[in-house]
Amino acid sequence: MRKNGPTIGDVAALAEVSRATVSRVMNGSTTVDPGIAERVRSAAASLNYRPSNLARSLSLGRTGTVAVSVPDLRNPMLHAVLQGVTEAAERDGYHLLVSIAGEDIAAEEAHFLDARQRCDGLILINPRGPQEQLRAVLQQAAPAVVVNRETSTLPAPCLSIDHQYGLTLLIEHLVSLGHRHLAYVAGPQGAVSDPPRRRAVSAALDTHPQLRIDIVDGGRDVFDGRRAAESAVSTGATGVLVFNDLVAVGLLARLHELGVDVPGEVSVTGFDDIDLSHCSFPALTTVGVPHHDLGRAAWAEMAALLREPGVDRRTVRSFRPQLVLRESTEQVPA
Amino acid sequence: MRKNGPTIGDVAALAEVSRATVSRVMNGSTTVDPGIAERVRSAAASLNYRPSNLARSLSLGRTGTVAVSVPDLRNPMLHAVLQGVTEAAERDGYHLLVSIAGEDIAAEEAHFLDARQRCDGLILINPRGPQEQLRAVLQQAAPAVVVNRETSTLPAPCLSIDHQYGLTLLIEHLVSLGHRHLAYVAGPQGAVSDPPRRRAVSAALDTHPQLRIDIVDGGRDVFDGRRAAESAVSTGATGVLVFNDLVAVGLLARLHELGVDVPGEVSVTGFDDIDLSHCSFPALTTVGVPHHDLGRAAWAEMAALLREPGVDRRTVRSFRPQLVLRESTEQVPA
DNA sequence: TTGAAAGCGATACCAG
DNA sequence: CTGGTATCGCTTTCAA
Repeated sequence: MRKNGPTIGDVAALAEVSRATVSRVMNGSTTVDPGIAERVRSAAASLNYRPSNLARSLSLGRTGTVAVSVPDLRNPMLHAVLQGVTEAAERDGYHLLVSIAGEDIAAEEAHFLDARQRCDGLILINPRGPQEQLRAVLQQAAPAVVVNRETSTLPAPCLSIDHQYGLTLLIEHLVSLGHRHLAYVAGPQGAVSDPPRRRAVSAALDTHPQLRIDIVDGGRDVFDGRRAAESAVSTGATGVLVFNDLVAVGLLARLHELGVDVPGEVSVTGFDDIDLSHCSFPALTTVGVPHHDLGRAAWAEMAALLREPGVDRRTVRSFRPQLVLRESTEQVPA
Repeated sequence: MRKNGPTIGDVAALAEVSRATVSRVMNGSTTVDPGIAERVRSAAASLNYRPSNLARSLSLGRTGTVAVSVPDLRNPMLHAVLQGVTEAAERDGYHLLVSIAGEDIAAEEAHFLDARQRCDGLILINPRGPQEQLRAVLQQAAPAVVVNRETSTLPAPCLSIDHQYGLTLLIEHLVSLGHRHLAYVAGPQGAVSDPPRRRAVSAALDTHPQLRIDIVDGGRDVFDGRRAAESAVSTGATGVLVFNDLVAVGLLARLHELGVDVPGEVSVTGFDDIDLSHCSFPALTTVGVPHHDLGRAAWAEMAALLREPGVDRRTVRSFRPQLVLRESTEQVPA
C-alpha cells in the first residue's frame, strides 16, 4: 500500500523530530524553535513532501472546498453563475469543486451526496428531480444552497432568477408597441425556468383581455430555434417570445432564410442577454440576467452557513432581469 | 468534533455486530449471514448512515474520482471535451471533479496539486504557465494526462487538436478558390492554440510564394471579433481567417453593419464548427474539431494509467480537424 | 518548545 | 462467517 509519496513520518524521521513538530511547522505554528523549523522545512523540501489533503481533511473535520453540482455544462448561463461563485469563494480561501450530474436524473441524488461528502458544503444549481427527493437530499447535505429551483420552502437558502418577471417585462414591452398576438417558444422538457415563464404568459392574458399568446415547442439550442421558426410564424403572431437568446438566434436565422422580415413583419425577443445577442441580425431585444450576482450571493449564503453551522438559514431571494432593447422589436405594422 | 453524521461504529453498536461486519455489508460482501446483513442494513437505514468518503478513500488508498483542471469555463470548446471525458469516465465508474484554475497563472501550480491530492489522477486541459513548471507539476501529479498543450516531450500522455493542420485546410481552400491575399485574425494572448496557427500561416507562405497573409489582432469572443473587423478589411485581404467561430460571428456582424458583402467582397472562415456557425449570416465555412473524441481519448489514457500504476506512458496523439464548407467562402471576385 | 498518544472513519488481515 | 486490531496520514490535547 506504500507506493504513495512521502508521509509526515518520513519528514519527521529525516529531520529527527516528532511528527507533531512537523505538523506544527507545516501549519505555520509560531511556537517552534526557528532552528528546528528550518530543519523540518528543508527535510520536507528535499523529500518533496506534500501533506495529504485526504488525511488532513479527515483529521481536521473540514476540507476547505465546497461542491457545486450542475446538470450539464452546455448551458452558457451556468458559466456566469459559476464564475460568480468561484470568485467569491476564492476570496474566502475556499476551493470549488464542480461536479457534473449528467443526464441520468435517477442517479442525481447519489451524485449530490457523493460530492457533498468530499466537501464542506454543497451548492445545487438548477437541480432537477422531484421535490421530495430534493428535500431529502438537502436534509443530509447541509450546509447546502439551492440556486434556481422553484422555491417551495426547501430546508435551505434558495436563490433564483425571477424568470416570470423577466418574461413579463418582454410581454409588456411588446404590448406597449401595439402587439396583440404573441407566440411563446417554450424551453426544453423539465427546464426549471419554463414554468415561471408560462405563469408570466397566463398573468399577461389576465391583465390584457384582448391579448392572445400561443405556445409552441422550442428547446435549448440554436437548432431547436431553427426548428421552431415555422410553427412560430404560422401562428400568425406578430411578436415571438423565445425561451432564451441561443434559441432566438437560431430562430432568427431560419426566419431570415424564410424571407420573414424582423422586425418588419414580426418582432422577436430572447432571454439572458448573452454576448451573442449583439451580433444577431437584427440585434436581439432581450432581458439581461444578473447571473454573476446570483453566483456571488449563493456563495455569501454558503459562507454564512459555514461560519455558523447548525442554524438553518432559509433565505429566499430572487434576482430581477432587466429589459435590454435592441433592433429585433418594433411597433406592430399597421 | 462529533457534530457529524453517524459513523460505522454507531451502526455496529445498533446492529450489535462489529464494525468489520458493517463494513462488509456496506461493500456488498457475500460472506455475510443474510440475517445479520439485514440487521445491519436496517440499522444503517434507521440512522441514515452514509459511509464517509474521506475516511474510505484514506483507507482504500483510492478515491474513485479524477480531477480535471480547466483554465476557465467560458471557452465552449471545453464543454465538448469535458462532455467526452465525463461520459467515458462514468462508464468506468469514476467520478469527475472539475476544478477551475482561474486567472492567476501563478496560483495554477498549487491549484493543480491541490486538486490532484483529492483524486486518483489529474487531467490538465489547456494548461498555461511555463514549460518548466508544467513539467514539475506533472512529476508530482502522476498519473496525469495533458490535453492541448504544445507537446515537447512532457512526462505524461499528451493529446491535442492539430490546429496547424486545421488552419492549413482553410488556407488551402481559400487559395484553391483563387484568393491571393488573406488576413489571419489571431487569438488572445497566450492561447495555446495560436502558435500552431501562426505556423500554418508561415508554412502556407512557403508553399505559395505569391500568397500574402496579414496578421491582425483578434481575441476570443464575439466582441473581439467586432473590433477586429475593420482592421481585417483594411488590409485589403479578400479572405479572412478567424481564430474561432465565435470571433468570426462577431466579425461577420460588424462586416454586415459596415456594408461589406460576405462572401461577395470578402470570404470569412471560422474554426471549431460550433452550432452557431450554421446560424450566422452567411453560414460559416469552418473546420470541425473532434473535441468529443479528444475527451474520450484523454480518459482512455487516464484509465490505462490507473490500471497499471508506475509505468510512464507518453502517448502523443493529435486529432485532425475536418473542413466544413458553408456559404461564407467563395471564389475571389474577378 | 517538544513528544507520546489518542483520535478522525473506514478497510482488511488474521484468528477463532 | 465474525470479531479484534493494525493501518491510512495527519492534527491535537496533555505532559514533560
